[in-house]
Amino acid sequence: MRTKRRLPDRKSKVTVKEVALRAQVSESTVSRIMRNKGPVADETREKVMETVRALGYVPNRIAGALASLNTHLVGVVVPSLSNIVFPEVLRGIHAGLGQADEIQAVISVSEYDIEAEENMVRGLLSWKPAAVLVTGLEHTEATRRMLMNSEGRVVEMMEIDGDPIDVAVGMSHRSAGYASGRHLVEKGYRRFGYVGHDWEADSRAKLRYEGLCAALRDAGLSIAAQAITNAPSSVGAGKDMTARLLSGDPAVDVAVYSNDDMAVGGVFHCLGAGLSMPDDLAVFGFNGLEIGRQLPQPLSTVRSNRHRIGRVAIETILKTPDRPSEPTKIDTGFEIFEGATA
Amino acid sequence: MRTKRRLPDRKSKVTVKEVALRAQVSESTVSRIMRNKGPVADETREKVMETVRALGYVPNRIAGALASLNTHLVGVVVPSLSNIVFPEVLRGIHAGLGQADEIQAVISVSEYDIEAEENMVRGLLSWKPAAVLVTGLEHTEATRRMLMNSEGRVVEMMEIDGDPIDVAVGMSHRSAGYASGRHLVEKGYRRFGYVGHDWEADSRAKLRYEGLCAALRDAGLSIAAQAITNAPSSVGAGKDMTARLLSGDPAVDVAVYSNDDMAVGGVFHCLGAGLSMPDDLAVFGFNGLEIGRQLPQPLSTVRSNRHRIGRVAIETILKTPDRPSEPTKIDTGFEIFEGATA
DNA sequence: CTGAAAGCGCTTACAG
DNA sequence: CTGAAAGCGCTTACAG
Repeated sequence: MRTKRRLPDRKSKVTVKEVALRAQVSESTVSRIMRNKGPVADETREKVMETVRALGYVPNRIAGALASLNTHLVGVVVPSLSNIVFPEVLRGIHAGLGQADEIQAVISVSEYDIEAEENMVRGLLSWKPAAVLVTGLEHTEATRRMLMNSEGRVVEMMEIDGDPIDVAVGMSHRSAGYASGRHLVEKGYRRFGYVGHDWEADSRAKLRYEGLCAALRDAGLSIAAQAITNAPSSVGAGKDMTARLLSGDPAVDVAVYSNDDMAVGGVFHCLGAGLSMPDDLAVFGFNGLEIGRQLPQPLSTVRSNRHRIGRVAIETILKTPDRPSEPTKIDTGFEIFEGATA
Repeated sequence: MRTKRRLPDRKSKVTVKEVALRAQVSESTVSRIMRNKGPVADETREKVMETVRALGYVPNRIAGALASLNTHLVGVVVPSLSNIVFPEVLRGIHAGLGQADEIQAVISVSEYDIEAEENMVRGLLSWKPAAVLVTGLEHTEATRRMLMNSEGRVVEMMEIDGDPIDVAVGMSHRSAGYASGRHLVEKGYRRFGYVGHDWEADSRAKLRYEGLCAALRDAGLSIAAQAITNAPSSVGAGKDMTARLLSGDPAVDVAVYSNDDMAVGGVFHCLGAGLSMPDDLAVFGFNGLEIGRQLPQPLSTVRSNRHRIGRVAIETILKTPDRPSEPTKIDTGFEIFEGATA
């Protein structure tokens, strides 16, 4: 029988204590040096850093966070990673973190389920993050309460159509919908179709739809036909729903889509069915994704600033770590992209 | 002058101590109840849970992790979030975490920079994660050393063409490249073009290229023309590079792309230029993205299993929390998808 | 079934 | 410029 052999290259856990012992200084001194804080003699620093390297010492942030009551952690909840929009927001967050490379993001994905979000927020808060960034303004009552009562800052990303807990960073989806409608009316379209996805889950898509309807109403028009799936948005769903829309009411001259994924599906349907855009059917999306720009005819759409939303969200909480007394909204705007499909 | 007023709805920090005091039990008992561990009288549990609810107590995991020396954290480093492949891996990771909802993933994005990866791994390790999942087998010397010496498990995701530190979960990109080449040769293609992106950063694309070349060589063929950008892969880059490839050597009858994003760009070029696929130009990608399947003609490609890679990576470390003495490789496979463009 | 005590690995005043 | 001591909020044996 052999005893369990220690692998020669697996170092045993090294702590401040060992470093202090080896370098003949106190633990406080090692701590000061590791955090680059407080006065230290150059000679001492040299000596300590040498043993730090020799021992391969990596400070335990768990202990550091507990002692300093500062985690350098931000919690993030996004509804999806399948929809490229949210990875783009995350990229913005990473960009905003920039040189603040001490800060780590802990990411959870709720799959558009606000009950799941509640559990995730609870889990994140137990790490006592400096801030938590959630998506949208719609949460369970319990989530809202936890976030209201939490110590750090709370950013609600993407939309500013309602009342934020602390700060909301995003755009007005209702206005974007309205602007889309007006733009298309001005271009002369009269018979509007709408192709949508599950807005039980994606309430922002619904806001855009409502804005669109309002614009049409103000122009004395309305949606002539619509095809709405209760699946999440995807290129495939957009393709299928476009086929359904056109089979029902071929007299539609423009189809407005709940987002670009759906609209790209519409474009693929047209390409496959030999319909020319915008003459046989005009196609109009939302988001301004790269894929839309690269289509043989660039997709007409509204540009939202996902990257900017993430970046501004982080910058805001980095700039003002304490929650202000009044909730605020930061509008990252949107912009009609003319394109060639409408 | 007014003193800073305490917001009425911001609860002050509540700890086990307060709960124990209020519920007239010891801190250990509260701890046992919160962790559902050890024997507790039903009555006691009731009493304690009541005050937990009344006080809105959320255990501090930082303290819990330090005391138990168990973080329930996994660190993840992916090279990119722009490339939809990696969000898909992350989704697989979340899926694999499944009911293990105590575990949180801390995600970092290296932007294909192995020096940046080194800093991220160092940062992640300071949280003493139960495991770290990195992308690929290529790292700096220091990264390898840190990961070798770390306590928890280490998964290298995506590829299995080299030697892993602990466990590699992925597929052989060289084999995939080879299989693609053979498949296309068998279909009768002879004049091969290659359209690629920056493989300094994306070494797996290079492996596939090498596999492709090997297959052609074995068939007495070779790449007749190629267009390689040093930008990251994107639909736009694929479109531009296809134009360049064809302007240089229009006699190419099939274009093999470094991945589906690039290939979709190729398809868009063909659609715009009035080239019919596969007769004027056959197009072949890699990954099997949803967008490719939805094109008017489904993209011919190789399906990799990104979601599965993430899921298996997590499942592996959940199943075997201790590092085995020998490194292992888990092959998640790939599959030629016939499609209609080649 | 429950509690008192020690300890996880740091940081933070405080004293010198 | 440096060190000794207390403490961050939990968990973990151990004793009863």
